[in-house]
Amino acid sequence: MRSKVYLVESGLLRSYTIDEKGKEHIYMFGPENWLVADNCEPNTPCQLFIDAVEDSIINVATKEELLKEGPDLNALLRRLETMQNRIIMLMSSNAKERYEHFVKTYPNITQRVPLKMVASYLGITPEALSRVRHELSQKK
Amino acid sequence: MRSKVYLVESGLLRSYTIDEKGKEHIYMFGPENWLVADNCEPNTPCQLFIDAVEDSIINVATKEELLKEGPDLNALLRRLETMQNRIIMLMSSNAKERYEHFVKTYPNITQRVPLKMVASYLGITPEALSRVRHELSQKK
DNA sequence: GTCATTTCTTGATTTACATCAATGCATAGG
DNA sequence: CCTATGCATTGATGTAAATCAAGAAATGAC
Repeated sequence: MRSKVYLVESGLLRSYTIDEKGKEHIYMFGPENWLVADNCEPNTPCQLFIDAVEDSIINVATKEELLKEGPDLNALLRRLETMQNRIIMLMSSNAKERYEHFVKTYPNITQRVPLKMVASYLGITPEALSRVRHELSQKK
Repeated sequence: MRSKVYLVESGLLRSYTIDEKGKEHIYMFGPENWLVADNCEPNTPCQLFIDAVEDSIINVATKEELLKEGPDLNALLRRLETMQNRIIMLMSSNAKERYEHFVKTYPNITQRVPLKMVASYLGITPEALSRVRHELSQKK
């Protein structure tokens, strides 16, 4: 169990898994003021890797510390909402809709991360995302 | 904003969205002892519908009540973990892997819900799930 | 500047799954 | 009993996106 929690002061983190085929899947981005952690069970191996996309300043805490000082319930609920929306998106949207949803949700991040990472976050290939963006830029 | 929260004493609930094309997507099942709610922002319209798959006995509370009496942090963390696993599954698994993952995670529920609901939960069509199960039963 | 490495784009082909359609098979109601 | 109604299965066909492959365009090192 990983008990560390990363509060992003500046910069940009990402957390991701690597599946059996060696493919990366970005679970979430952590821009300024986000909390990044692996929500795994106590005493189970962690699934998520965390690293920095940009030079970042990070506050590191342990989950225990965070629990002691009274966790931010509103932040937790917001997190749940974000994940709910993501699940619904993954179940019901095609490549184009996913990208549009991403741009709406994280307009500031789109420019800061390479396309292949956006693709990984959306659950599609870089090639597919490239074509979606081409299509969207035409259509005006 | 829906402020109600449903604690399942017995039976089985489901929560789901309906997309623009009128298609249902099951967000989660709520068997005994689960908490079912729509984690939407205050003052935004709710996305999730909730109904019963089996005759059920439900404790209804409001979010406010729940927050007052000190929410169960461990339950919240467990919920986050479940959703994390689901997102990773949706991003990285094909139909067969999704079904296997579901059976492992909810072995007791598989028998209790119609196949079409399992398919809806997994984000695939009933036809696709039927074929996956056929394939899996052959292979022994 | 050149060269190397990584990222992005574009095209051709393949594949997994969706869609469409027909049939089987229950359970329920008259 | 016979006939609805809803769910599961099976087959045929269509399609979005993955994969494979080759260039182009950035980015960085020297």
